[in-house]
Amino acid sequence: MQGEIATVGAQAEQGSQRPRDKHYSTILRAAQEEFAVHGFKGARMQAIADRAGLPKANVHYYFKNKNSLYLAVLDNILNSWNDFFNDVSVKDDPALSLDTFIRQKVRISFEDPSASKLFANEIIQGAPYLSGYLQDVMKPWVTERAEIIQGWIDAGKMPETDPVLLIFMIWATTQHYADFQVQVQSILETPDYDEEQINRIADFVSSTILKGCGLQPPVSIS
Amino acid sequence: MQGEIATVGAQAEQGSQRPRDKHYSTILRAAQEEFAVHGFKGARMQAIADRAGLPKANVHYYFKNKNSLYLAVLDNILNSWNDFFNDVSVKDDPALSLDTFIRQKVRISFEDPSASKLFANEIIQGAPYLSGYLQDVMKPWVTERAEIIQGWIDAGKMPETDPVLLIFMIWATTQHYADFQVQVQSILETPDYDEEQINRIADFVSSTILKGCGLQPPVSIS
DNA sequence: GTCTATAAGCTGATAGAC
DNA sequence: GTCTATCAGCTTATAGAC
Repeated sequence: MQGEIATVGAQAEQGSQRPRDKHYSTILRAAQEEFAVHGFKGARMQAIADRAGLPKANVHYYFKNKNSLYLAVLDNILNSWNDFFNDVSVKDDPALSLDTFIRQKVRISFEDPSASKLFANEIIQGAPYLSGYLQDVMKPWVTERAEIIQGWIDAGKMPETDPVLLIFMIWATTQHYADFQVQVQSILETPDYDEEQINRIADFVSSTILKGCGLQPPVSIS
Repeated sequence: MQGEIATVGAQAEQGSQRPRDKHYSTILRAAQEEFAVHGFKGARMQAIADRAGLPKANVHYYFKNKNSLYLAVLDNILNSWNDFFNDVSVKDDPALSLDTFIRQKVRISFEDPSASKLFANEIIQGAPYLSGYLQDVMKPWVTERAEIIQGWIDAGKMPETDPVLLIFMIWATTQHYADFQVQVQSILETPDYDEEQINRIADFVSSTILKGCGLQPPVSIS
């Protein structure tokens, strides 16, 4: 069940209009939706082909097997996630930085929920394909971000708190709106997420977490 | 894919020592673990039988098919979840009530993570078996709890906030430690959750959320 | 109640025509 | 590059002996 992340993400870039790349991207996207809903074992190659509007054999032409398709999807998602909260430094303002980070995370949850769902599925299942990624990428990333937060605390810019648990809280609260979309919508009675609701949720999450670690939320523009 | 929740939970009670009930409970428990890790489609009846230490045909003797076994597991989980934050009223102290609720939720996440994982799987997959439950049980429960929180706000016991989004935040943050157990352990570098860590996490989550909605966290006993 | 053997159907993967 | 036809293996579920 263990596996390395294939370095195929670049091939999936949008923008390239060659037919090969177009079908490649289409299949990748269809696979993401299918894997997100059913997990690796539960996903069906036929269902992926149907979502992509292609015969099943065509899927196997682009991807050797179910395993490598899953790895390509994971790689594609993780590459698109590495950009956030990266360029923050101790010199920055903690309230503004955290507010920006939280709002970005909320927005991703609404714009590409299946990516978050797929990741959640993988982690819930014990990260059979991502245990290496958690150790090699995720853990160092958290450690570095936590050091910056600790830097803010040491500089007197914010009160004492646990930086790692704070990051967990931001992840949990923001991803909740992607992963538990059905439950949230069922309770909020909203047929679909609209812009106003996204802002209302982002405002709540950001201001509550910031106040929670003793920071004054930045003045809202809206 | 739609289905009613079977009323079989009572038969799964612990304590009864009759062989029938013993095997019934064992299978139910084994099924919970398997469904939690692989989801409905991905779960294998053979794997459930193996986890229970019984031949596969025996599983089918107790449960008609995979579908009814899944429903029995769901029913069992949901019944055990209905007890928390139920007896709270407007007369209670908000900080103390929320603190108790959050600590209970954190504790459940650590004590029975597979229950939370199974539920998460079901919701991620669009709640094919639980859409009725979300509407008929979950939504009214949230509405009633939200009214109590609103009552606290109206009584001046706590500042203005969104009660429903507050409940979502508590759910998200606490369940994160069950559903994302592997990721959390990988980053915290803890081989297993120990009592000290559970308390540290419960302290953080409770105090951060309470401060986040403008409440003074109750004095810790530890 | 328990368990072996097997039926009936589904799924991933490929061969080979176009 | 695309697609139909098909194979080999796996999975749910049951029949029937004990």
